[in-house]
Amino acid sequence: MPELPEVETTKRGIEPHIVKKSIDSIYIGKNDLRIKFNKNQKNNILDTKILGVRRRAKYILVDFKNKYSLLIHLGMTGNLRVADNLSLDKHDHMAFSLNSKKHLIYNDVRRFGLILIIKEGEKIELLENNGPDPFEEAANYKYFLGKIENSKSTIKSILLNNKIISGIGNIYACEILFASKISPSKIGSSFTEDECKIILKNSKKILNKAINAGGTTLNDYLNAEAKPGYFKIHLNVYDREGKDCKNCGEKIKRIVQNGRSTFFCSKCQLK
DNA sequence: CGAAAAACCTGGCAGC
DNA sequence: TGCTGCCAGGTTTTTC
Repeated sequence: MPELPEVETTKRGIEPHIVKKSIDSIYIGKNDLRIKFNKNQKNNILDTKILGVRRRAKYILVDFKNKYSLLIHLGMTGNLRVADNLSLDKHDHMAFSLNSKKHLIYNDVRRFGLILIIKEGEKIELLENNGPDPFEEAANYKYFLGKIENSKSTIKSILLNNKIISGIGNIYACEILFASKISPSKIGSSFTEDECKIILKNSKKILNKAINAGGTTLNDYLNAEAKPGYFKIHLNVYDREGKDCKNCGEKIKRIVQNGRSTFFCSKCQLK
């Protein structure tokens, strides 16, 4: 589920409930997530003030006063919620009980996500594998062109490659290409400066729009049922196979690239 | 070496 | 009702 906007919305949603609080206890259920949570480390973050919450690529970092951090990734189906009581559902794998008497609960059906405890200064390869997200200054057209000018990969595959630009997933990759009127099969080495600029501009525009749409769900975040990573925004092509293109009326097509579905309009996305 | 495919895991849904 | 196969918003590991 979670691409950059959903992760950012989740980060903003939990932030006011956990900053300046501390964790009294941790419930650990099925801890064999993408990387196993090490139970022996949990004492490192108990009873320590939470100073802030950050997002890096699709990761959330919760920073503690003693220089430890919780590193959280939501994988494909993960979500975090703040609840008033500790009543756990199926697939609630971890729960952090706060000194405010509230609980931060991690649910993940497929367990592709992860939660780790890391220490400041520690080299974390998971994070270093990620390039800048589209909002970062480093993700400018010169950087992007340099990364793709010798690439034989399709632009769809390039947008999904977090080592180049992080934060974009399958839904927004499709939407960004539609907004840019660029074919998902266009090869990296064929891109011009202007086309790189268009891709980056639309990446920011579409991700921003999605974050703003997600922001409206923050009010009822406290509701245990609220799963802010799951909002639906207005989509032009994703999951619209066979439906009319909202721009030209042509039927939206679905193809498979690198094992992932790509939705696009063959008339609007000719380049 | 880069690029594509397979792997991790569970559940929903269409079709028979 | 149940079985089968396919699909799912991510990322790493393996294979070509």
